[in-house]
Amino acid sequence: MNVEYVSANPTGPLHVGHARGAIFGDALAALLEFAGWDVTREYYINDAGAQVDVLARSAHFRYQEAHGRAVEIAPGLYPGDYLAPVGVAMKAVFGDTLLDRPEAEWLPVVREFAITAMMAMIREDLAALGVTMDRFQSEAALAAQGKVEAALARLSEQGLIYQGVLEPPKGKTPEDWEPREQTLFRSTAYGDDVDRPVKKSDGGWTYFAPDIAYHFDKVSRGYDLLIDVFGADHGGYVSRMKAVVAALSERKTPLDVKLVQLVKLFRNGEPFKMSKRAGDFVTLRDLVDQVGPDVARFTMLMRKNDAPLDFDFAKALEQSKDNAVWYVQYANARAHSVLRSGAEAGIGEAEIGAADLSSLTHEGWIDIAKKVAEWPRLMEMAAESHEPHRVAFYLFDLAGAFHALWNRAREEEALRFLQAGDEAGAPARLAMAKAVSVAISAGLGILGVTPVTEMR
RNA sequence: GCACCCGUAGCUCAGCUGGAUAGAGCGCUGCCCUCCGAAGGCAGAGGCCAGGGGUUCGAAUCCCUUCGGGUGCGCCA
Repeated sequence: MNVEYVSANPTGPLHVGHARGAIFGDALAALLEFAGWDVTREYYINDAGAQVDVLARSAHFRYQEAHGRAVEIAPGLYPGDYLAPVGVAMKAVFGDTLLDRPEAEWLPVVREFAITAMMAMIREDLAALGVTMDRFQSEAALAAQGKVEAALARLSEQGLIYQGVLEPPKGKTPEDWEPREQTLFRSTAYGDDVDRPVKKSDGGWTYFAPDIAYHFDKVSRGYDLLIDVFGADHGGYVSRMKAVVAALSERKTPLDVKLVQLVKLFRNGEPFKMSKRAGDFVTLRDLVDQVGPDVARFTMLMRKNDAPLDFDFAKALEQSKDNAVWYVQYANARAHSVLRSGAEAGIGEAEIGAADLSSLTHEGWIDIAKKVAEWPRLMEMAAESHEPHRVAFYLFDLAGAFHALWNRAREEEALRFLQAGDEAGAPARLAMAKAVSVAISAGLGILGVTPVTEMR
């Protein structure tokens, strides 16, 4: 199967919204892999639209700047200073050969250079989060291979493409609305509300057209299941993408679209003030630098994908019960602590593996055993419903049960893992610690969070 | 106006796809501990599951509807 996520435009650094999509998609992919699927993690590069021309012009300004010219970035371009190194790099490669030339001459060259640089930066950002993609699919490459025309021809054969005029949207009719004939895709035949334009009135493709080609490409690769992870602002695209995949696969390839809601940033309960100046936003890298990949990942996975997320930087780093990441890590560290002590006392893997658990009749042991026993079923449900957050919540519950057992043992000697005078029962009790640790480690592994074995 | 998502404790959120007295964390109240296995522990109060209707032996969960919030809605990607 195929999971597509992030797919941010290659025009700048990834921000926190992208981070959530990346973390969600990555955890979902790992979860499905765990469930037995062969998963391709894919990133779709929008490197063919107008936005990459804007990128190229912005980069060309930085290129001039690298030549010592005092230039002012024109309005409408990307002002972020992340393009400055790109300008310097271009000077090193091209010298002054791209200066004072007509745009038509330098644009394709600068565009390709800048896109390559942006994608390198994006890969680094993703790597900082622990996210690695299997495949990067270029929109421009698909277009160059005539895939857009081919996909549209396919739909045309099915009688799903026609010339028509759309009704204006009710209620908020734009001032300049006038009926225009466009090339439309009959998505209503597959459950959409209205038919969708694939060509603009000037004859150029809409954004939808290359997306059709891209999904046709994915269908053609023979996946049993496609999953798209989109930002919530792409919610309006879900029904048309489902329609087009159904049409192109003769309803054989299911497409599940997961919408990831917005992230609101806080610090000590106060909303994070962001300057409105374009190009100034909280980047994925800022996030990782401040809280680390483990905290970023677990915190964002403690929320359903379709619910908005409040992310508090201060809380994320707190070491207490309100910090779920810390709490789960702590449980694992405690489990490993007793396992280490056991090993020192001569009770190792072999003894634990051969332990007879029937001696664990105390209610406290039964409780933790029940919780551990939920693990397989829970993982199965999480994978089936495409909801990695369930794993995170389960780990939090399991850690809670383990801490509760631990605390009870202060009063009740019988619930201690290592008891002076009852060495014979230690292997069985340590087996419970081992089971908790295995469940937590495997669960955290799927979420992409390092399972620590010691608190520092 | 239409579509999608959301509405569960004071706050932030879970709720195993229709099952028994609806859960957690924070906050609040009250005890205990602050020595041995960590950076505390235990208990309690607090819910018309937004409102209404329906399906069902049974609904927070499924359907319809109202209200409230978010996102999006041809020639932007």
